[in-house]
Amino acid sequence: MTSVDAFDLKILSALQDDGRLTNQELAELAGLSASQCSRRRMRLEEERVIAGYHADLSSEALGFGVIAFIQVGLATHSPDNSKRFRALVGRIDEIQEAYSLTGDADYVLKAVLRDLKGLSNLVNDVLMPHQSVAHVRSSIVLDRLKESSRLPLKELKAG
Amino acid sequence: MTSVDAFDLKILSALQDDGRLTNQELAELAGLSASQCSRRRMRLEEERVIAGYHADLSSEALGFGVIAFIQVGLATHSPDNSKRFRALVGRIDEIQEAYSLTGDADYVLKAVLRDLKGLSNLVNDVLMPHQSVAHVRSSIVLDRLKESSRLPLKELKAG
DNA sequence: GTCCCGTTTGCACGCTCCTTGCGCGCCCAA
DNA sequence: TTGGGCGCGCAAGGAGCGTGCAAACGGGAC
Repeated sequence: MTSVDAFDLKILSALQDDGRLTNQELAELAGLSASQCSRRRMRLEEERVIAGYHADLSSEALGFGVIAFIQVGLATHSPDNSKRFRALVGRIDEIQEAYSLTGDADYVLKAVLRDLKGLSNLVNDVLMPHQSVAHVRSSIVLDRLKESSRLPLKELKAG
Repeated sequence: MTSVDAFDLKILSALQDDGRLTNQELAELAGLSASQCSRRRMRLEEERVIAGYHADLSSEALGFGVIAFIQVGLATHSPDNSKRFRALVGRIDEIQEAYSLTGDADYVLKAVLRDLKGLSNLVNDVLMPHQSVAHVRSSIVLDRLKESSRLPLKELKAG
């Protein structure tokens, strides 16, 4: 069973802020010994509470100037069509996130691109012509107020 | 100057897939020696091409069952009001991402919550009553096709 | 072609860090 | 009170890290 106590929460919280933390640094933050942190960390990885570790790269430094949200409506809602669309989305590296939502649009995609030409290419040459897709509407990100993937672990201590 | 060559790209690509890679593992993947990988990695961290390392936690395992996109319109577009709203967004841990977009809504937020009660609380008790906010429309994520924050580095090799 | 200089590389070494075995203390049930 | 199970810290062996150093590479100047 996956039970997570207060020590685990401290470890998880610290690691989602800095995934390269040493077990000894972790130990200080959590109030445990390094060896125990190592054991707990390994258990959390084993149980897939920690799904992985990733370097966070600077999109600016690497020349990705455009983030866009793309709302996509499918041509039909058949399982086959849906499957085709999912395969397409999975294949395109520029698409970081893809969700189906309640509300108007069938799907919302978040894409990262070098420039507007890249977005145009994605929308007009890849998404639009695909047989599964009926209509596409894209919005460009003007300003990024906040971007992370941290879970609000503080909520768990209380509840 | 921030120049990134093919070796750096291999290193960056490997590290955004697995941020815990050893310099020796990196060395094998990139075709370099471990010490050289260490040096390059340190340079990339120094130049903030690598912005950080983060553990990727399982929202399912930790009981976060609801992801929502929230479209927010501000009451006025004065600099003061915008500033207040940004401060609010920065303060709320449940909001992972926040952008201002072209198109209808002023802002789009992505929030992670334990359940619909959490969403209701965020929308009705936190966002709606805030003086900077005029109207709020939320969409709940039904299915997550894809979720990562990997940059499409492959594009850089060619261009 | 040749020389020179700056850059990048691989190797070696000292140091830190990781992980596993071990023994101890705590808690709960009998 | 006693016994078993669990979680802890400590210590040691082994792996990994980063710096110093010398060699190889590459590009200009002549």
